Amino acid sequence: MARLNLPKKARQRELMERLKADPFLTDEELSDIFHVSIQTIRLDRLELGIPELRERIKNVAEGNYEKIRAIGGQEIVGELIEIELGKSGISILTPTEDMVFEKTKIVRGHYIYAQAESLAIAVIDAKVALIGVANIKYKTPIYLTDKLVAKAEVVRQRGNKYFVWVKTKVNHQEAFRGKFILVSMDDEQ
Amino acid sequence: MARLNLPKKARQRELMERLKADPFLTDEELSDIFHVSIQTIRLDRLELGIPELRERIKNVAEGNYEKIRAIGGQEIVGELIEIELGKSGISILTPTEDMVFEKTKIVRGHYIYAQAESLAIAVIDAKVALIGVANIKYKTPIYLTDKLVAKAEVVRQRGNKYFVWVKTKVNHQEAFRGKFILVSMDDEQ
DNA sequence: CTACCATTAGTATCAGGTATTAATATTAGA
DNA sequence: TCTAATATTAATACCTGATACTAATGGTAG
Repeated sequence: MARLNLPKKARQRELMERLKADPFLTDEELSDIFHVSIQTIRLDRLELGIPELRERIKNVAEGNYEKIRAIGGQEIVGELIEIELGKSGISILTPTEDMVFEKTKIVRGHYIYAQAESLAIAVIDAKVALIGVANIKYKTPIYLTDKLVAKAEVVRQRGNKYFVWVKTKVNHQEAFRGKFILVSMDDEQ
Repeated sequence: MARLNLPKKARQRELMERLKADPFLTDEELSDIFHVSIQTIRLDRLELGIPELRERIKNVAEGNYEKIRAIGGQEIVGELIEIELGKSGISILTPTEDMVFEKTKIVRGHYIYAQAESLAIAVIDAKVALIGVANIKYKTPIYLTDKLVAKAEVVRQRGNKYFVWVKTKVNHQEAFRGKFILVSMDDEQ
């Protein structure tokens, strides 16, 4: 791991990458890695406009706080604005930067899917539900600036099986539709 | 916002909730909220076993770091372990706590879907691809302890349309299959 | 009236910095 | 070769948001 004699420019490039990969590195650790003094690391950070450790951590924490809400541990992706248990429901999802492909700004499919799936689950009046089969069609691309309005409707129920249709509209145009078969798990298993 | 005279127990309950809702509150801000000294807040935190601000922020940051990697801005969900561009690919996903339903420990559908979708996209030898239609079957529930092995195969190509089958196995048993139609966006649009 | 607890005050110490000034290397150019 | 510019290191004062500890005060219940 000998990393002596790196010229300034190369060191700064490396520094950027290291911190991108691991924002939790202190100046001291960095000075060890590059075999320069802490002061040099701080000059480098100053020149590159990289904030101090605590700021970096805070940024990661704050930045991720929202995202996690969107698709993480939450049971619902999108905002549930209307629900009639066992019958229907509506949810709205406003895409954020991290949901789209960088180059095209098209919303990645699994966010659209996640909104629909979680709405389908929310609509079912049962403690736990699970997707059996989903039949999906994406009709048009959805962009960062669009707003996804998903409507779910329970079309049939047979025993612990529920058939739910979810249609997602963008600008009043249908952009996605999916048929979900949900299985209530209250009794079995 | 007068909040004087709260007895100790009530204050500590409130304190817990406040910090749960907003882990970014300093002791000073809390001492303002409850109209007690900073020392009292610190005694409370000590008794309740709540770590200091910086630790809390770090926890939020670290906790979410992994999750974001899993389904956030990354282009690939799961670990790509083999790929033959334009033909086939294999990816492995090890579920984490935040991917499952709390009560049943069953992996939420959209993670399974996301792994399959992103693998399908990765396999296509084109700069940008987009899902047209996905036909999906979930065969058995997948649990937190399972490991998802997804295999993608390009079965047909017609113009800028690619037909990709993705089969996900758990313990050598097929648990999910999906048919994706991808559209290369290099020329059109 | 006293024993106990909740609360507050004060001080020393810490990590991981900022900001500034100054002293040395090192290297490139004339 | 000497000089000027650039890079690096050192030293110091200060900041925030704490920990850890000791000690003083205030109320209240028995």
